[in-house]
Amino acid sequence: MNFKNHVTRLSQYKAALERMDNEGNEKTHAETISSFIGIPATQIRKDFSLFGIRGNKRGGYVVKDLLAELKGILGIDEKIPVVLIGYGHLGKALTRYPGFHKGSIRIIAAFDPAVGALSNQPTVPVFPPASIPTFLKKNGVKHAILAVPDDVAQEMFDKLYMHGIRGFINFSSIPLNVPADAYVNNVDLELELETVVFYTRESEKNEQKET
Amino acid sequence: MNFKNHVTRLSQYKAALERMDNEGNEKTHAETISSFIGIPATQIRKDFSLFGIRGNKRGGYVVKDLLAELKGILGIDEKIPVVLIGYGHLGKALTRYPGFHKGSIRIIAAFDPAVGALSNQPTVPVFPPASIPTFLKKNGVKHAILAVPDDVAQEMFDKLYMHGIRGFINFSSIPLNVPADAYVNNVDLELELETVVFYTRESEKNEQKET
DNA sequence: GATATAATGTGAAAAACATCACATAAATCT
DNA sequence: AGATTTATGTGATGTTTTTCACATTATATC
Repeated sequence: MNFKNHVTRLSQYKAALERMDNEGNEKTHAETISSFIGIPATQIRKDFSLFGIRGNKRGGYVVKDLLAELKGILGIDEKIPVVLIGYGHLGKALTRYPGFHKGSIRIIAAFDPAVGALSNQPTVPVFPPASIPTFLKKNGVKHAILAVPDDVAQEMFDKLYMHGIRGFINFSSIPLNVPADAYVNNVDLELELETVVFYTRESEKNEQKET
Repeated sequence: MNFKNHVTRLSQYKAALERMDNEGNEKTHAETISSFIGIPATQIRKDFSLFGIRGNKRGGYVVKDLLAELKGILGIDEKIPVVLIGYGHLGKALTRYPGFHKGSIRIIAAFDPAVGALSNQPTVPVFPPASIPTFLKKNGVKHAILAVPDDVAQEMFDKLYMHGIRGFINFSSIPLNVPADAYVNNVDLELELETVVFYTRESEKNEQKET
């Protein structure tokens, strides 16, 4: 059991619950969550059961309580401070990503060699890579987003690992060499697009069959 | 059987094979691929078996042939033309994404209301959203990347769907209302980061236990 | 206060997925 | 040419994940 699927779903539940909360709903049900995100209600209850989340028979779940429990399980009771390595276009886009602003993650600083050359006012403080070690120590950061060019990705990873970072999102398109006690989530956009192509192809074929 | 895992793995195989090809290797083996991407060799052979890919007993696989077969199965024999909707920071970052340049996807145009205001020379032609319909018709595009602000994401999706696009990558942080015959791959960065946080937390706990 | 209803929670069954074990065939060696 | 080695290909097996079926209980209704 590696919980990968579970965690993904819990995160989806959390997102749905946040929407419900914003819309002013006080209570919800497995069926309601299901209709939001398309995961079967029975699956939702199984997940809740596994993580010890309990609702009220007939009453369903109290939105705020459930949300708090989900956040607790996911480890995001408080906002998680994250550093961004690389402040190019991707980095800038990430600091503006609305999902982060409303959500549980906060990019507290970015690091980029081109500090001086930043044209517009940056959305987060940007420092030179040299100041990474002291910054990390001072702020107790545990997570980093790697948004650097491929050729420096490994080097930057190693540096961050050496200074205690263990959780990573990696946007570079080369695979990293990762010690066992670190966790790297690779966001591989080409792979994502390829699955889209595959499925679109498949449904085309089906349509042709039906005709 | 929805092939989701299979497609993901095939795409990983393809990426590994491309690296091998670039490094000038002519032949490879299930074990070699395995050591590249950490998927068990037996799993690789099972996948190949399922999709009718055959190697040579004792000889392994011919890199170029295998690569061609994988691309065929994934539907990326030729470069897939894709349009990019939204040419903000994220959009710009995507046009520069090295994975696309070397890979099977090609962003052939971007669409953004702020066409005139583009400062630096863009990496792809950028047109106003109004020209989407004619452009799509003229170029036979089937796939789009949605990199627009949340509040226009659904509207843009609908427009693209109406003009025949069926495969999407969606970067906006709101869930889209999607007809059954379209396929949307949501790239939810907050979710990705939350899984990282979860696993980093977990391994922290384990370390504490061991102490 | 008894009955009906609408939800949860979970053991059991089914389905999907991954691994194993080994038969098979091609290449190499003697 | 025959024996040996090395890697594939796949049926059988084991494991994980999802779905089902239904017992349970809180709320609402009469």
